[in-house]
Amino acid sequence: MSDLDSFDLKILSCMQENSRQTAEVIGEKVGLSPAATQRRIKKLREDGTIKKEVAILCPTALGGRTTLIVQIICSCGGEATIETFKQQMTQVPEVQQCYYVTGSTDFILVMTVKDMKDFDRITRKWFFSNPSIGRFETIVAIDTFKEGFSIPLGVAV
Amino acid sequence: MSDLDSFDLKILSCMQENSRQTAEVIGEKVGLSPAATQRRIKKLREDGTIKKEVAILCPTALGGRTTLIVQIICSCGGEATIETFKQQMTQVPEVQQCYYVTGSTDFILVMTVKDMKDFDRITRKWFFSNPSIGRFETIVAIDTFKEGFSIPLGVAV
DNA sequence: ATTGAAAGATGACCGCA
DNA sequence: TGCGGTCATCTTTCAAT
Repeated sequence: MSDLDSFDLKILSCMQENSRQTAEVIGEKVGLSPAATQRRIKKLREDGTIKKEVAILCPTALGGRTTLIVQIICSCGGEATIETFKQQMTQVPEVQQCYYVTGSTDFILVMTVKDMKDFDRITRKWFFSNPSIGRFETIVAIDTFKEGFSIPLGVAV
Repeated sequence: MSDLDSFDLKILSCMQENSRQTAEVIGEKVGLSPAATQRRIKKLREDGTIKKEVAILCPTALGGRTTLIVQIICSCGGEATIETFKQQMTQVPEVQQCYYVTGSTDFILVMTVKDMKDFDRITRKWFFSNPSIGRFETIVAIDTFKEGFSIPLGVAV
């Protein structure tokens, strides 16, 4: 992958904020012509620096969601167990994020469910019937703010 | 906000996956003409169902990041303390997500830092000098997969 | 960096339930 | 009247110079 100059970083910063801005608008902000901006964006997309562009939906518009943080302790810590578990979590749409972590627990999940009944269904299907899971603890998010994945780039735009 | 029919849900599902698809492509998938699809997307953007569209960057392309999960226990649990803390966290770009939670801790943060030196700097600035923070525990993510915020919509496209 | 061609989005209008 | 379809126009993108 390419090394990024300050123009690239500024473009990425803009795109992280709002990917619907035209090359012309971004170019204006970063001090580049529309065509040059476009070329750079194209390259950043092609080399994978920009992984993808997605729509962020409003949870309340979709009937509201509950966010849960689940800490999981595996019953046995073999390589295979971990890989299997990772692979399984990839299939569960309610699992937003999955971290394999240091400390007294093995995995931390961030989940979003319609309601606790929904959560119950998922735990039965994926956790209770799963021999690699020893125990899990669920924390309910009362309020969630700052939902995002913007990587701090340290440039002003 | 509007109530969403199955066309809308399918469109949203497509947009969550990849917001760069043209109305023509999405229309084909959901069974609508390009213009009708376009009209619906426009409406979903205007009424806030689609909050925004953003670029997801590749962490490794940006020199690699370390993800941390930080559990925070406030020293005193007043309303003002919580609001102040929320407001402060909003200002820290390295704080990706911030959850106010049930259980033995008050907040759980998901952070992304360049390295532990970077984390040290942030803790000094925002945590140690913060009277409302009693104690905090840091968990390091060895591996992070399934980074995302896609809301499960329960429709096939 | 400019320009011209192709692609996509937007808006007007028609028709159907 | 509301919503989808078609067509014409304008904007944006993309490639070649």
